[in-house]
Amino acid sequence: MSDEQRHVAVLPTHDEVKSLVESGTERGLLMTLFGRCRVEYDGRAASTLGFGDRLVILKPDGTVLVHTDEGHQPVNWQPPGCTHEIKKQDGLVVIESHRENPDEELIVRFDQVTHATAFEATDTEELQLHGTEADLRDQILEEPDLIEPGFEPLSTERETAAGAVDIYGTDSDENAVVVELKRRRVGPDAVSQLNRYVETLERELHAETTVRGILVAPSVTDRASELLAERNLEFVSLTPTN
Amino acid sequence: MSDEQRHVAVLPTHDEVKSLVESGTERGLLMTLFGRCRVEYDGRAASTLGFGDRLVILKPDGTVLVHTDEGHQPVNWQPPGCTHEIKKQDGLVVIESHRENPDEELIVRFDQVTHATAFEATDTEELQLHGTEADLRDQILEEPDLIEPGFEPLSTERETAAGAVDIYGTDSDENAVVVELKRRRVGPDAVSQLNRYVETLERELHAETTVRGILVAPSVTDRASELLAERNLEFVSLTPTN
DNA sequence: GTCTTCATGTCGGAT
DNA sequence: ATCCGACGTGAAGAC
Repeated sequence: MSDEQRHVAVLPTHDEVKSLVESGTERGLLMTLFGRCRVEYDGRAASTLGFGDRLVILKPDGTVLVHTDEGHQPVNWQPPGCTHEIKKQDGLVVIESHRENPDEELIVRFDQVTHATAFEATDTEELQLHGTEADLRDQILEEPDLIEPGFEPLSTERETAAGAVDIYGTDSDENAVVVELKRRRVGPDAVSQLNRYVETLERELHAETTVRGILVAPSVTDRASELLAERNLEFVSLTPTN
Repeated sequence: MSDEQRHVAVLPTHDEVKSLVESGTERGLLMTLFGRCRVEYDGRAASTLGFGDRLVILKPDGTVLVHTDEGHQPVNWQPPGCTHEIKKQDGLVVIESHRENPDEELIVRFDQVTHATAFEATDTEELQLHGTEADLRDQILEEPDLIEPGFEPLSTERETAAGAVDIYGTDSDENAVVVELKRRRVGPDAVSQLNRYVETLERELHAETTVRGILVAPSVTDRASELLAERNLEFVSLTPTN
């Protein structure tokens, strides 16, 4: 068996799995285990999952992911920073992953491991993402008239007692303007959020100025639209560019 | 090479990867590819990621996950229901995954595949999860006095123009009571949500009854607490049991 | 550490 | 299909 192949084990014995995971953990490798297992979780919530074929991923940062054959989300997991140990118990290969704060434990028990791999992953690149709320904000700062002619941004992340306002500025009549940004179609929650900021600022500015609230998003749902009208808030349609 | 090993390829050629993925896709297998790749995504947002070692998972339901050596979250992904094709292009192995509605595309280009696997995953078990909001609701329905002596639940998921109320009931003075449940410590958003329900119900009941709003959660943040006071809403501390 | 909000959130249920 | 809210949400940034 060559050096390369040593990191891939097909139908390994329990002992071989154990030694592969122990050595891989020590060397900071990215590992996968595929086989028949059951899973228990106890922490903020608690769960059990009976025997079935799943893919378990162990990352060098302590992340554990248990994936079934379906879905984007892992059926069970443990976040980065966890510590795990592997042992043989009652004829099963058992991986116990522990986390503190909150105290959480994930236990995966294999009765059969179909294959196991361990590889060093070198990844220095950062993801470049476009079309986020930050991009939408930058578009507006670049061309404030997108909100309305005469709009002047004064600050971003302006602090209020209710939290930070996305963009704070003034309109051509010197009214205060609170702009809440959403990168996609919004529901009532975003309107409530904007409303909290507007109400709070009205109080903080001692009612000497009118405070307008403008929701900026690609679109709004019907409920959100009604709520905007009720609260005397405005809507401007803008979509972040990719 | 045995039948079992046929699903695991170490340092496969591009052609071997292509044929493994094509055959695995056709047969509904769960596949993993580990190697050096770059990734592009375009859809609701857009992203690029330069070359690095990553683990790519292809599920029979169309899910694609690209995992780096760090983090719970995939760095790029495609949800269930996507279709993918694999091809050779400019000396690279390229996987293109496409989704409609919204139109989204994920392209993974490998210049080197370190290993590739394809396995049939049989999983009939459902996850049993405890300690959810539904469990908290059941606790209260079982013992309504947990809210307060005399509380009587009348319905769950009661519809209002603002959405469904978690638990709707009456107190010992025949006031209407809206209960909003959260399984964990809550911030201002949950208070706003409860407030929307209470305001809407006050209007729908024609002001002939007082509507009390009670937030039930393990705890609340300071901001949320202030907002509760402002809105004349109440708080009851309860934690869902595992 | 806690708090707050964003996210290509994902997921499920109801309409 | 869209809407709406829960999620063991996770992740990032501010304090």
